[in-house]
Amino acid sequence: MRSNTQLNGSTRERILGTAYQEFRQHGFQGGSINRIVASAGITKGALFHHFSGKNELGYHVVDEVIRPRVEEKWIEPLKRTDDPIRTLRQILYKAAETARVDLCQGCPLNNLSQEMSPLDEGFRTRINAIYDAQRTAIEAAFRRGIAAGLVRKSVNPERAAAFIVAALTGMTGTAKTAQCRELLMMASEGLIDYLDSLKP
Amino acid sequence: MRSNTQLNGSTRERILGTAYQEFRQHGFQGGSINRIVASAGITKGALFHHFSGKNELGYHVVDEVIRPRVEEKWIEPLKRTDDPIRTLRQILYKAAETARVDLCQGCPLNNLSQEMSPLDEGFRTRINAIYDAQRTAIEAAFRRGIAAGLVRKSVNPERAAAFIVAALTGMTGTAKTAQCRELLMMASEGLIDYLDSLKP
DNA sequence: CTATACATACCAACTGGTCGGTTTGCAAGA
DNA sequence: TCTTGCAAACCGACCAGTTGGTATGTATAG
Repeated sequence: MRSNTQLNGSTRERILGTAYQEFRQHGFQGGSINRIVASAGITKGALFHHFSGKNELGYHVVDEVIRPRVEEKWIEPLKRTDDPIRTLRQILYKAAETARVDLCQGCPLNNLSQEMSPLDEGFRTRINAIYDAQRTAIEAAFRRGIAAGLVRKSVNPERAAAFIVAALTGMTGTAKTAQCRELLMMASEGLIDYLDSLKP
Repeated sequence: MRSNTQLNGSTRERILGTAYQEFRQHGFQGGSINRIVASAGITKGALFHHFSGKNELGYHVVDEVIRPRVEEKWIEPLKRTDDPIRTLRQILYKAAETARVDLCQGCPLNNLSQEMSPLDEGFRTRINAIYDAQRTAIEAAFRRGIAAGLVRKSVNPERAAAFIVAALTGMTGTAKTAQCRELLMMASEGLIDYLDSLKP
């Protein structure tokens, strides 16, 4: 009976998915290995067979669960556009739609980032690599935007990218604390104002 | 010999200060009551005499330690200015100077906010009250700035305040994860660009 | 037969919190 | 001034429960 082992995805993947949700809900330190194995319907033997410890499990959640999601939503759309302002606008609108769930628990990457970056270098480098990829994608898009005449020449792409990534994480963070969708919309409009100020 | 009881401040104050540093280093969930009493040089009896539990202790750290610091640094200077753009610039410069310590561990308020807001309503409301005060102060300053002709009339003060607070928290957060002072400076310049775009 | 993939029972360490008792500060009464 | 009384402040041993982690056993696939 290898039933659910192969039916609901491999055990490893189920562990990763359950751990992702556990850490999302309780944070990494507050997250419990015991709860993970319980709600995944497996045992500690299985978990520690696939992952050497809690930290290692967390690292793989970042690399294999969180990173792909962030890349799909926030990075990929920017890689081929020549109009970063328009594309960022679109991403913002799409994010605002799905914000009902995220509003309560915030961006999983940002949560882990704030909690674990100062405590564990393994987390910090992995998380920062994702933010770095995002910044690089935005910066490159702005360079293309300038070349295409869709962004003012005087704009500093690196500076804009650093500011935009910071603003995005801050927006989800403050909205989570306020638990107020309107605040998220308000800040989004502020970001859009900024983006528009970069037009030629 | 009531020595250090009165010499180094009251026991209650020492607990608050030590707890503040403990939660700052390890987060609230990761913070340990045992470590707090040990490094404060007191006992559990004393701690639980002054505070009814860990949560209650955390609440008082927010209200009595964190809040005054935030108000002094980030809110008070805005309350009397007619030129919010200039004042925010000054605050940014001053914050950038002291960023050496904060760069590693980030803004204590933001840390607690991201960790505890989704988990505990008591934390969430207290923390959000501080951010709300900051937003209100910025908004009011922008209104006065508009009246004084130092800010464009077309600027929406509420929107700008929401965006600026979000950007500020995001900047310290991303800088903490990157552990990179230059990134903080870069994002700060981005914010200053935005602020300048609000001038008449 | 061997290696992988689990399951089970168990561990020391630590968690937040409690509780009976002791010390200390201070005010009132003689 | 000395004594008595009392409450707040504080101590530290102890608690049940949980933590991440391990050692051993077993089933199964190749």
